[in-house]
Parts: sequence; structure tokens; C-alpha cells
Amino acid sequence: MAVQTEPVRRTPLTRDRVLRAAVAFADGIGIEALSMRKLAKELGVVPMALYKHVANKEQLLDGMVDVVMSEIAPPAPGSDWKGAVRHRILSARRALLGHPWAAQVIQTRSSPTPVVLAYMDSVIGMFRTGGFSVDLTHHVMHALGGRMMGLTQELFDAPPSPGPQAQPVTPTEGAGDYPYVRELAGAVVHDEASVVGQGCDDQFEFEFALDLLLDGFERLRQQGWSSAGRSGPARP
Amino acid sequence: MAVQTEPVRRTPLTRDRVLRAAVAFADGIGIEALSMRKLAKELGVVPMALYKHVANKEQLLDGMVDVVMSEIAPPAPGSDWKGAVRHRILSARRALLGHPWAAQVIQTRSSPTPVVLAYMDSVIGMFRTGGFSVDLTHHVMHALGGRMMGLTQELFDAPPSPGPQAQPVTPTEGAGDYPYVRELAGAVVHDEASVVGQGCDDQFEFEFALDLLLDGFERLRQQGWSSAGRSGPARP
DNA sequence: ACCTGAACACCGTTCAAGT
DNA sequence: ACCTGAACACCGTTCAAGT
Repeated sequence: MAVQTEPVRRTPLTRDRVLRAAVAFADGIGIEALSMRKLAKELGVVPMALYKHVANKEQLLDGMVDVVMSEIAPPAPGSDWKGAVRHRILSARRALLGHPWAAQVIQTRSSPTPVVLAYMDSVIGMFRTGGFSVDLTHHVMHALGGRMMGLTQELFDAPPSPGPQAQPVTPTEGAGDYPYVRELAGAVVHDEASVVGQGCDDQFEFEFALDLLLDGFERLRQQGWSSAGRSGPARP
Repeated sequence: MAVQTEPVRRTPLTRDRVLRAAVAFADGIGIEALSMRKLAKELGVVPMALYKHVANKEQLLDGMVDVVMSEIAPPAPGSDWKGAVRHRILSARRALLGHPWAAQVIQTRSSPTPVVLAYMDSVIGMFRTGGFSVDLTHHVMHALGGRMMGLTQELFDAPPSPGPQAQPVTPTEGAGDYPYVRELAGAVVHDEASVVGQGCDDQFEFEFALDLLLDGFERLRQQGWSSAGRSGPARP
């Protein structure tokens, strides 16, 4: 009689298991190496089996973003609007920093998942209960943009520095050069060696920009600013 | 005797022709449809012929960005730093708007091309000659981030509105809803119908955020702000 | 030396054939 | 009804064979 063969895998495939495996894969090997086929192999499953749990690769990426979002700390109770928003956004940033691929993937999503919407809803709510009009809240959310989710709109990792321990920034060179870029890069390199041991303190830059915006928001709120006149913040 | 056969194409392939064709292709059909193979066919050329002019697809994309950057107006002479920066950035934004794919492509570049560096250099120079210290200029450039190149860090095109002429925003609904998102979306829809004929005035939002930042920069400059104390803009 | 067809090593997804 | 192997219609890029 036929022996009952031991099943190869006992934990059944679920959407959750697929998503978590995808996140782990992207964390480890990188998002550009993530393919449906490789992910299936990683899970010991035939590629088509994944399509039982995610409609396509886009939905897989949506789900991966949701996993990251779930790591954001819940709202801190009982602080003023600025502290609450600041806390939430810095927590979002911490979540993103744990998954280097997340920022890029978030920026390619074409519409927000319910999880993302819930997060946005909570941030909007902080402004509204903090005394911001619907009108001002709307513009303020646009001004925050991706920073609301902890994204930094950095363009490049760093100016193309000629290697960490290269020549000590010869201050004059060919006219086809970029003197101001060079000046800035030189200052950053100096800072790196003497102060923080890191070319540029990303956390500081993030908070600098965030606080600049939040302070501006507060000023407009106090002024009772409204877009009725269709003029920008500068002209009250 | 063999007749001198008319050559099929007379204008020889150049890097410039490749890049311009790629830009036109992306403008027309969309960036996600752009492939080396299709671009070659568009140019009436075998795929491998492209590799004579661009090392690979990444370099093709770099070159496409350069084409867009070349459309940015040169610096306006003789204005204060804020006017100069504002003018340049809004010009960059206009260039980007003409090429819907450009923002996304720029954000995936891993290092700046010389053309991009030259642009950054000119913006940095405006701050420096406008009285900003190297230190403050550095942070200010980070705070501008992609906005310096006209990018808006919008996350999604719009909140998932239920169609332009859907039900008139029933103000109460299930608890699993997003009341604040709904409130904002409702106000925007109202605005659309009565004021601008567009759900959300992207140009206004861009300038709102830009001016908020520029005003903040000016304030810090006047205060002689420096990062020496490692505290953000809020605490002077 | 230059050019290019075929090939390689992949993709995401469809679909029909198996159980 | 469910599952899955093979197939489809692509990719970017290498490489060896042709001129």
C-alpha cells in the first residue's frame, strides 16, 4: 500500500508569509534583485503559487510597504500638535531606515493602501485638532509631502566625493569645475573628520528641514492664514 | 555593374540623436514602455547599435535627464538671492512638467551628471553670494532636497477620490473610514468646482512650500544661525 | 576594425493540461 | 476545483561570427 508521504512543507503559504519573506529578501539581497520567481524559490514554492496571495508584483510591493508602515509607533498621547506630528514622523523615518528599499518603493506606488491612508488620516487629524483650518491643513500636508512618511527628498547619496581619504581639497582648479559644490563638499568632509564621523548627519538634516516646516506652519496658524487671497506664505 | 544602393538612413546615429529620440519616446508613449530594443526599432537601427553611444540603459536615462535640464532657463541676473533662487527653481519645475517621466527618473539616478552638478553649483552660488554661510547653505540645500530641481515630493496623484461626480460626500460613515482624509478631500473637491477647475492647484502647492522654506531660510540667515550648537531651527 | 545576429540569462504573467 | 508545468512575449547585455 502507498505510504503517506511526508509533506515537504507544513506551514501553508499565506499572504502574510509571502509579504514577510519579500521584506526579508529585499532587506538582505536588495529590492532590485527581488523577483516573483526568486521569491517563490526562497519560499520553496512554484512561482504561480504566489499569485494565489497577491494579484501581481505591484500588489506585492504595496503589501511590503504596509509591513514597513506597521512598524511605525502609534501616536504619542497628550502633546501639542507639533510634538505629536514630530514624534510620529520621526518614528516613520526610523521605520524606513530599517528597510533601505522602502523609500524608493513608496515613491513608485500609484495609490495609497488602506494602511497608508490610515497613517495619513492620523497625521491630518493632529493638525485639525491642533487648531489648523481645513484649508491650511491641506496646504501643509502638501508642503510636508513625502516627509510626512519619513522620506527625505535627497537626490543623491552624496556629492561625488573623490573618495574619503583623497587629496586635501585643492582650493583652486580648472574653470570647468564646480567651485560652490566643492566648497560645500570640503566643509562636509572637514566636519566628518572632526565631529560626527559621518560625512553628513542625515538625522540632523531631516530634523532641520522638518522643524523649519513645522515652525512655518505654526506661524501661519497663529496668523490665521488662509489661501483665500491665493498668495503664498510670504505675503500676509 | 552593381548600382550604388541608396543608403537606408543618411543622418548618422549620434549620442544626441539617441537621447532626443528617447526623450520623445518617453514623452509620447511613457517611460515604462521605453526599452533599448524599442528605442532601436524607433530609430531604424539594430539594438546593439545604441551601445555605441550609451554604455547601458542607466547611462541612457542619465542622458535623458540632461536633455531636460538643458531646458532650464539660465539664472536671472541682478536680483536678491530669494528672487534668483525662486526664479531658477520655478524654471526647473516648468522643465520637469514638460516631461512627466522626468521626476521619477531623476529620483532613481545614483549619482549626478556634470549637467546636474552645474545646476546645483549655480543654486549653491546664489545662497553663498546672498550672504549665507557655508554651514547654513549646506543645511538649506538639504532642506530643499529635490525641490531644488523642481521636484514635488507628492506621494500620490490624489487621495483615492471616488470619482469626480460621485456621491456628495456623506459626512458620516463606518468607523473603519478615514474621516480627516475625507474632510480634506471634500474641501478640495468643493474648491475644484468653484474656483480653479482643477482638484488641487499643484503650482500653488509647490510655491506655497517653496516660499515657506525660503522665508525660513531668510530668517535663519538674518539671525546668523549656525549649526554649531547642533540644535534645529526652532531653538535659537 | 567595425558591425550585428544569435544567444544567454533572465523577467511577469497567461493558459491549458493535469490531478 | 485546485494546482502547476510549459509557454508567451518580452527584457538588457554578451559574444562570437561575419564583413
